[in-house]
Amino acid sequence: MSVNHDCRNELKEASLKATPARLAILKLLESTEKPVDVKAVRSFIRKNNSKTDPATIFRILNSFTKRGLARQIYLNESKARYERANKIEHHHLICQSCGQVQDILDCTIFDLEKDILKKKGFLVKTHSMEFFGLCLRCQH
Amino acid sequence: MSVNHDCRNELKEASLKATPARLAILKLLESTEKPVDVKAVRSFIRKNNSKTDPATIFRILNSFTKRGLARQIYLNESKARYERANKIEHHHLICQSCGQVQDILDCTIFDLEKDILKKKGFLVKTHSMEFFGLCLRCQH
DNA sequence: TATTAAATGCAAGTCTATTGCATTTAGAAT
DNA sequence: ATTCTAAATGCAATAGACTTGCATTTAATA
Repeated sequence: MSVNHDCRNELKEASLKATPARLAILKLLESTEKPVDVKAVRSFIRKNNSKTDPATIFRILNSFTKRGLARQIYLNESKARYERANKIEHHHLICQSCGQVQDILDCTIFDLEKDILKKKGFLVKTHSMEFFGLCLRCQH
Repeated sequence: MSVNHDCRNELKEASLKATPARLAILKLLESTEKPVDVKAVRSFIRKNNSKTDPATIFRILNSFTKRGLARQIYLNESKARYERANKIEHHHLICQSCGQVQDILDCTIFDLEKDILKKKGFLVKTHSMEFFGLCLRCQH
């Protein structure tokens, strides 16, 4: 079954029509390793010889986020980034020198969340945790 | 020694002139429990019968951040918030219902940072970790 | 193929943040 | 106290991120 077909199914399940713009953005989110901002989406779409209005891109990314196809994340900057939501829960290592983003999969803070509930009575629904520093190459 | 005097000293140490706007903002950061955004700073200043240009507020907050008087933080939204930097390292519990922000002081993720260096070779300089959920009162 | 709710394009507008430049001011030097 | 000057501010213009209303187009169903 083709990737394209999978995407169509996924959109259908989310009650979203399979429009060219949505398929393209889904494909981008699928193929990229670094969470993308709207600017990156725009230039990707332009490269593929199609033109989609920025407002539409925002609307698509919002609907993806709402329907669980994408996750909206903030890497300590004044704009949102997006990544596919079909990846396992993870966090990011953001290199302050080259901007590269790696994922870390092993999240050990669930114990911490239980602890917070016990000590503070605060019920954690979700968390954000990002690490900023230098990747291996940029340390030299 | 008055708080005002302390603030003047601190500004002096940071090679920043003790202007009315700076003293006011420093006082606000000192007195508030929740990290403030620029809007909150503006309305605070207006309440105190003075008027400072938004551009100046941005410049002040940026200089405070650069000189270590304030910390810039992002609570998963498209704008910066600021808090005094003389508090101990801590993280936040943000209630998704009432918006209240609590601090958690015991940060147990330094071990995790060492682990990241060992496993990934990524040298962590700083991190962000925020928890979103429901505070005690909003759970009922 | 026709129908229609959903999606898009366009334009206008909001909010956050930045920058250049003329004017003002804090703080030091006199 | 007064003068001086670099630093700070106000103002206006601008950029970038994001939203919204409305007319038009289109995907998916009958």
